[in-house]
Parts: sequence; structure tokens; C-alpha cells
Amino acid sequence: MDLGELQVFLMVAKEGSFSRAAERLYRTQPAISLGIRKLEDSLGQPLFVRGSRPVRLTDAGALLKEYAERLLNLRDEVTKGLTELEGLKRGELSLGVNESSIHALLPALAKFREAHPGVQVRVHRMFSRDIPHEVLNYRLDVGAISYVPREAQLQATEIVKDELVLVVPLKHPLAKRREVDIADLGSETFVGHIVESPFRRRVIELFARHRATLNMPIEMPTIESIKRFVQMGMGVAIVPRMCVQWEIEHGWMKEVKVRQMSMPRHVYLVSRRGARLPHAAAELMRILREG
Amino acid sequence: MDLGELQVFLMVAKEGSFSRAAERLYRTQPAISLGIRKLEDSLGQPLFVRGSRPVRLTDAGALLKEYAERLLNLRDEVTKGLTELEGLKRGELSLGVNESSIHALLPALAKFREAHPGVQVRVHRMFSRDIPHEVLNYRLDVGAISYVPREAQLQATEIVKDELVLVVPLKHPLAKRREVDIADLGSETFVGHIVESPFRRRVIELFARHRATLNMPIEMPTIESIKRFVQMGMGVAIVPRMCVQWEIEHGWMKEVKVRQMSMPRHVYLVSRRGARLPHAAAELMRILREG
DNA sequence: TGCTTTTGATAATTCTACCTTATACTGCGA
DNA sequence: TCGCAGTATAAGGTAGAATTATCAAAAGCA
Repeated sequence: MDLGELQVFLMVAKEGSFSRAAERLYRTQPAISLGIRKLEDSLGQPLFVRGSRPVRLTDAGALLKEYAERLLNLRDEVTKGLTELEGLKRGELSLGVNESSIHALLPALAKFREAHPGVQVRVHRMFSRDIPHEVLNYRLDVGAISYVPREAQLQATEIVKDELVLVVPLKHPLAKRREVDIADLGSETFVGHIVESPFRRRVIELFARHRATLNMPIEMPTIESIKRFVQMGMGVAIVPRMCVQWEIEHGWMKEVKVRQMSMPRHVYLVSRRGARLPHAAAELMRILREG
Repeated sequence: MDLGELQVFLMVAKEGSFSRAAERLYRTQPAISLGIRKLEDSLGQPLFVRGSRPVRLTDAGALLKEYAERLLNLRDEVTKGLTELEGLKRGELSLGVNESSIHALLPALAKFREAHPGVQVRVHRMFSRDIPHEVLNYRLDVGAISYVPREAQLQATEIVKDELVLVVPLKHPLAKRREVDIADLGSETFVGHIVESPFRRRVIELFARHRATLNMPIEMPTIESIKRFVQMGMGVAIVPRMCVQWEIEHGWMKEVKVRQMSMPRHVYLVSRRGARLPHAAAELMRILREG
């Protein structure tokens, strides 16, 4: 029993005649007769009462008719579903981001949501170092990290140019300055990130290179908590600008340029090289590329 | 897309390998490759990510997998349903009976219900004269009537031997008699059946033949109402015995033999000659034959 | 890194299954 | 009883699907 046979069967049931079903299916009458016969043989029971006009369904035929309709409807549904998927009316998108890169994705995700509200978006917060692995293992469609991964099977696309900046509380003495020298920061209390990361290493290296003191008596687990501490006047911090963009624009803290500091920190979207991306992921990439 | 292809697709998805799917389906690997390719072409989208072990589903593939499972389950369900039908675990049985013959069928129907509780039984109350036509037109599976139909395409099986009897109210003077002469009935009030039927005709003929008076000032539309009138002492009546069996046995009315009256009235089950009966109908016939 | 093994793709061939044409059969109505 | 409409059967042809044989690529392993 396959769907082609069922289609023939249904047409005969609907038309009440082998010959007319043949016409409507653009086949000859013997083709229909043989098709029905094959079905009947495979099911072990007759489906039609012959020799009555119009041909009538047996009780087995009546039962099969209901199921045949459901089966064919289900087939239509799946083709419809697949076209929808192609047109992104449905589907799934799973992203891995670290704490800071989420900010780089928010505008694009908002646009994506607007354009494709039917797609289920899942953003997983995870550590940068785990993201490449998760992408490779197909647990993520794409990941956002701030370095180019070593894995050759991954490709990275730069989506945002960002940099590390110094932020200070509004009432802080430095808040009035446009620019400071790194040497002036020796007496400051820095609120740091406890997680070992390239970005943390680079800050430490920068201060060492300029023989400046880096006083970091507080180490916090999240950038969010670092921001809170700075706002509360507990110290200053060096964070990705995009993480504090909002606070700076709304006057909750102040960015102060450090003369010797130029620490670009781009955000990359990583995905499997060569592999065709799921529709939703490809679409997100397009939105990010085209802005 | 047909069910065979979907089965191949699902096996590949389950095994995560074209080759292993081939083994499990007792086919060669190229057959599987080509089958999947054909599916992909017809759907316009790739279903598997090749070159990764195990092969992974694309998002289109993941969607198809769900539907494929539903489709194949539905197919299993229909074959199961059809086998059940063969074993009469479900199905339908539509009977046409006239008012009196229903009594002849009740025991058999009770047995049938017990044996096959899954079968939907519909008993249509209709006029004797219409039943053969309805059976011929497949609106009824079988019909119960009290005469052998003229139609050559119908066959009739006698299921019950019955006869017409005289019943009188308990307090009626005749109630004490075992037997009466037809001539003694001239002064009785008969409650008659208003419907024109062979059985009514035969009663009138009987009285005419014996030159006995038949006083029938009340004609009722149903046997049920005739019985009520007799019980209420409104008169006597001649009815099929099986219709009053219960009342006689429980002492609600009395049967009195009429010396000159012998009116057999058998009940026949009619069905289409030659045509293979629906399973349920054939089973009912068997029960009736075997008692 | 280079070799072996595994796995999927491709090409050519065979074979099966289904469709068509031609014809016979059957039941129904005139 | 004949004719007609509709289905069954038979024979032949063809498309497509399976098979064998071979290749290419990737993964496992020394």
C-alpha cells in the first residue's frame, strides 16, 4: 500500500466508477482495475463491490477510505511545511553567545524576529571557549564569540567592530575628563572579570607594558555585576563598549578615553565551514551581513 | 514522495548511515543513495548533511522525519484496522425490519452484540414492502420480512417459524376458554392493524371464507398500540405470536386458539444473492442459522 | 604523515513493475 | 435476445528502480 495506490482508490470511491477514475487520473481503465486489484490483494480483502453502478465500497473499503484521506492530507501538510520552512515561516534557530556578544546580536535578532515570527529562536548563554565545540557538534547552528576559532572546519564572519573602554561612575573625579593617561589609573580601584579570557589577559598585558599599576581587588563573575558595581561607585572597569553603550547614552556612567589603550575586540559569528546552514541560520547571517 | 521512500528515509535517519540502512532494508547502498536523492529532488531541499558521521538531518530533514513517522504509523493503523474488521472487532451492520420481525431478531442480535461489541449495529424500522428495495440498493445489509420477496436478485432465508394468534384481555369471557370456533367471534370487537399487509389480508380472507363476521371498528398504526388496547380491555386482536409472547408468558393477556385458524407467518432474512455480504452481516446470518 | 578502512557517489546493466493496447466477459435495459 | 456500458484479462512495451562494479573522500590508525 503506497500513496499512489491510495490516490487511485480514493478517486474510484469518489467517482463510483473505474472508467471515470481512469479519465480523471489520465490513465487507462485497466491501469485502475489492476491498481485496485493489487491493493485488494495486499490487504487481503475486497474494497469495492463490483457489478453495481455506481461501484460501492465494502466495509473494508469504507474503513480504508477514511484513512486514505487522512494519509493524503498528511502528505499535503508535509510538503506545505517544507515550503514554509524554505520561506522561513517556521523552523528553528539555536545560537550560542557569550555574555558580551549578545549585545552585538540583539538588533539583528530583533529584525529577524520581525521578519520571521514563526521561527523558534533559542539563544544559549555559554562560555566562549565552549562555543566552537558546540557548533561543530551540531548542538548550535551558529555561535557568537570575540575571537577567530582555531578549528579549521569552522568559519568566522566578523559582524561587529567593538573595543574595550574604560568606564567610571558619574561622580568619579575622572568623569569630568575626556581623556586620561594610563599612568593616572594606578590609584583607581578596578572591578574585574573573574573569568579567564583573552580580553582579561590583554588588559593585564597592556598595563604591564606601560608599567602602570592595575589595582583589581574585586573580581566579579558577570559583566552585568561589574556594571552595577561601577554605577554604585565601587570602582572603575574596562569592558566592551557595546556592553555599556546603553548606560553611557542614558547617563548612568561615563566613558573615559585612555590615551595608550586601543583594544579592538570584534565579534565573530562562527558556523560550520562548507556545510549548508539551516535556513533560519543562513537568514540571520544575511541580516547581519546586510545590516 | 511515497511511503516506501519515507521508510528508507526514516531508516537512514535512525541508523545515521546509508550503508547500515541498506543492510537493514535488505537492499544495496546505491539503492538507498538514489532513493534519498530522489526524495530530495522532489522536495527541492537536501534532507541529510553528508560527510559527517553519523549523517545528520538538515532542518528540512528533521521536519520530514516527524511527518514520516506519523504517516507510517497511520499506515500501520489502517492495516491493523482492516485485520480487526476481518475479525469483526469493528465494522457496521445495518438491518431493516418491520415492526413484528424485530422480535424474531432480538435473541440473535443480543448474541451478536456479545460476540462483537465493536460492531456498530443499526436497526431501521421500516415497512415490509420497502425492505427488498432498500437491500437491493445497498442501503441495508440485510432485511427481515415475513414473505419471500419476488426480486430474483434477492435471496431469503427462513429464520423463524411463527403464526398468527388470537389474543384477548385477561378479564374477557373468552379468556377462560382453551379454544373457540371462528363463528363465536362475530360479536367480538377486533383491534386491527391499519397498515395494508399480507397478514391483514389473510385474516380478512379467513373470516370471509368461514362466513364469520369480522368486526374491526378500531384500526391502529402499530402492533404495540394494538397490544395496549387489548390489555386495556378494548377488544381482541389477531397478531403474530412472537409479538405477544412476553405478555402471554407474564400474564398480561391470554391466547385463545381458534379452531379454524392456522396462519403460519414465517420470518425471512433477505440479502443480495451472490453478492459477498459485509463481514458483520455474514456473521449475523451464521448466528441465526446455528441458533 | 601516509596507509587502510569505511562510507557515500556514480556509471552501466539488469530486472521488475506498471502502464498501454487489444480483446473478452458480464449485467442491465430496451 | 441483443446491444451497450463497464470491468476483467492477456500480451507487450517502457520507465524506473535495484544491482554490480568502481571511484572519491573522509576517518581511523600506526
